[in-house]
Amino acid sequence: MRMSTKAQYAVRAMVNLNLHSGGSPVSLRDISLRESISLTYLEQLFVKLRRGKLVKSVRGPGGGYLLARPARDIQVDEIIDSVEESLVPVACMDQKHGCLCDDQCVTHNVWHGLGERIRQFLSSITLADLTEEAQRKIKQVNS
Amino acid sequence: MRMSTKAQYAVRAMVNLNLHSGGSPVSLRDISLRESISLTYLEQLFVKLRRGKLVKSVRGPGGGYLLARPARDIQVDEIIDSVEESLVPVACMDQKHGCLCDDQCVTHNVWHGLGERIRQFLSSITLADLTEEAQRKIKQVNS
DNA sequence: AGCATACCCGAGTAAAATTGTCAATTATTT
DNA sequence: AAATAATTGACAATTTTACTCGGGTATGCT
Ligand code: FES
Ligand code: FES
Repeated sequence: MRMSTKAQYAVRAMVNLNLHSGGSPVSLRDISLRESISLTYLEQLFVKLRRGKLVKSVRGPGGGYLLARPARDIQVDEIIDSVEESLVPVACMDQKHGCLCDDQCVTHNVWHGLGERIRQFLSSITLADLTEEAQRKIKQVNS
Repeated sequence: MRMSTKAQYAVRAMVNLNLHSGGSPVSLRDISLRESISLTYLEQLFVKLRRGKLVKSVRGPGGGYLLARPARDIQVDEIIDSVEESLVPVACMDQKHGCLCDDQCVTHNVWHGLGERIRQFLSSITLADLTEEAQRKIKQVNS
């Protein structure tokens, strides 16, 4: 039951993006340096984040990425969904119609319920929440 | 964010064990046939379940495994713990003192909170709950 | 135009984790 | 003694993860 580092990186990168963007695009190079994530790996992640409509890209010099919507409207579960990490704990529930065995598997309800809790918790946290928390932590360190 | 099949098998096997034991030991061979899990793999799992004090073994002919305590006192999270699947979503929190970076990582609280929800949910379900559910499902099918 | 920046994209790859199997042994009952 | 069934450690196949590489394309600047 591990969250992949891909998902962890994606969340960190999004917080960092939001934290350092004053309305202008932030380049992956900057995020890469600040978060110590390889540039080429970040590129891979941001392609998916863009396809998930969480960020917009600006090409050319001075370009980079922008949030596609206000941070308050971006939930952590959406970030993880975008990088294609499933939040459902068992494979059989990944198909779009859910798993077929409602009344066969004894453990169906366990995994289904667990998946719902995970989704519920991660959707209750927004990128704005995390960014504010990060700002508070930075202040503490500097004081 | 997947529950390993090892953990899934362990839960299924425990339910099956409880379901078919009328106080007498159940052999892994029986469970293997009923649940279509390879015998040798089951052996591996039950060594861990025994070490986790969830089952007792009885050797020799007519032997097998018994629950070490009443099903009502065995929680799903204990089964998963026994087969050594971590319920904490990130590696840094696995050490016994938890992760060190309380006030460094921005995402610390996300993973910590998530881990707590998972634990909470899985500890709220007992083996007795699942066994009763299984019995209901069997009746439905037969009627 | 030419150059530098920075996103875009698919393929490939090495390491790690997962998911098992196999062979040999020990304990117990009949 | 013979059959049953747990016990153990080593080992092998497969899959997933966590990346890198090599080339593209769009844009702005001089
Ligand atoms: S097939 Fe999905 S829980 Fe049974
Ligand atoms: S080191 Fe564990 S969340 Fe930061």
